[in-house]
Amino acid sequence: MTHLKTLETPELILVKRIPDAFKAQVDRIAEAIIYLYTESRRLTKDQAAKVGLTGPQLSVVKILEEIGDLSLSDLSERIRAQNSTVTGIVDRMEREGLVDRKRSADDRRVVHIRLTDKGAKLARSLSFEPFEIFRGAFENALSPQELLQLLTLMDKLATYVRSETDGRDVRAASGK
Amino acid sequence: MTHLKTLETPELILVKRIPDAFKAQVDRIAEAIIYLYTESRRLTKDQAAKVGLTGPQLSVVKILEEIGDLSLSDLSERIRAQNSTVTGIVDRMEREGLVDRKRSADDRRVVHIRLTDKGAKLARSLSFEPFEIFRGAFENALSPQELLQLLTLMDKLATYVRSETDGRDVRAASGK
DNA sequence: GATAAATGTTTCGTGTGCGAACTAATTCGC
DNA sequence: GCGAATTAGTTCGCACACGAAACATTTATC
Repeated sequence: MTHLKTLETPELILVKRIPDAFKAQVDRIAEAIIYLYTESRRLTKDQAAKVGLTGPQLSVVKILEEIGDLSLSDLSERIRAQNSTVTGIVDRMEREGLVDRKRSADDRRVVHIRLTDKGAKLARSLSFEPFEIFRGAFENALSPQELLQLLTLMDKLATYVRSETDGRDVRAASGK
Repeated sequence: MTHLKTLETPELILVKRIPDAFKAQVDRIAEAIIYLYTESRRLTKDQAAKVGLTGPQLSVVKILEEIGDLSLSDLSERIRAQNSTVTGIVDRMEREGLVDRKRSADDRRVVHIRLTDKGAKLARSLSFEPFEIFRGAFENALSPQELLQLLTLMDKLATYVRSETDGRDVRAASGK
């Protein structure tokens, strides 16, 4: 139980109080975001380690199982990483015999990544879902109304940030 | 968006409707968290690059400026990384002449990391604050009431997750 | 006070993660 | 058509990031 650092006494709200309280609130929210992110990553990694995979590799296995074969670029977009990063991940998975590469016939630049039998078998044995880790927390910590509130607020935030950074962002240019 | 794997039996449909909506909401929130996190990281990195630093190095400089000398372990805790990671970061910063190491006199196991003159000068030239990046978004996208709402909800979430993972987590044992 | 347990740091091996430069294949401009 | 710009993927160099093991120094235990 993190004791709420009761955000400051009314009588002091004169000049600097509002900005200060604002700053403290933002910091706390930012910390929470970072905490939730890193914790979910850690848990994913633990799950993956149980079957001899890394976190990103587990994501790749599940995505390929759910969607089917994907080009490397599409895969990169899915796991929000650069092509050069995914090349390495796929290299190591190929070495382990979990996936293989097949050059596309229509466009000989693209490479399709697909699960091998071994990879597919592994995928079926996994109950993992990307955000499953959050689900318990959301379900137990928040009421349905609160969940909806949170969704609305996060959406506003994300939309705002996206609108601010769009245009100067290389990847976002594609429009997704 | 995320397509639903329908393998439900007819009689379960009634009960499953609500969970499906729930799942979709959770996924959206999780995506927003991930998006905000990665975007803030990217912006931090850009800021840091302007003065020839990496993201983590910028954090170290600002922390040392604000708090003063720190042991490597304390520094690790501050930036939420393992000691072995921070050893590398400090190595590279030492090579650049931004910090140096000094063995403690009381406990010769510990190493104090401190800014050199060069590092301190750099620190003073930086207006950066860790969560500054979020501040504009929070200020412009949300009303004060919404901000407070969001803080409350995120606190609940973080507290819940923390209580769940505490005990089985090595690092968290210290209790912050 | 010698041995054992704990603590702080480093070393090592592996796996991301990114941007820049490169190659090969495709499309655009004219 | 044909050269120029684009696009898909890889390679390279660097900087995290983590866990396990090694190492040094305290502290605890007897």
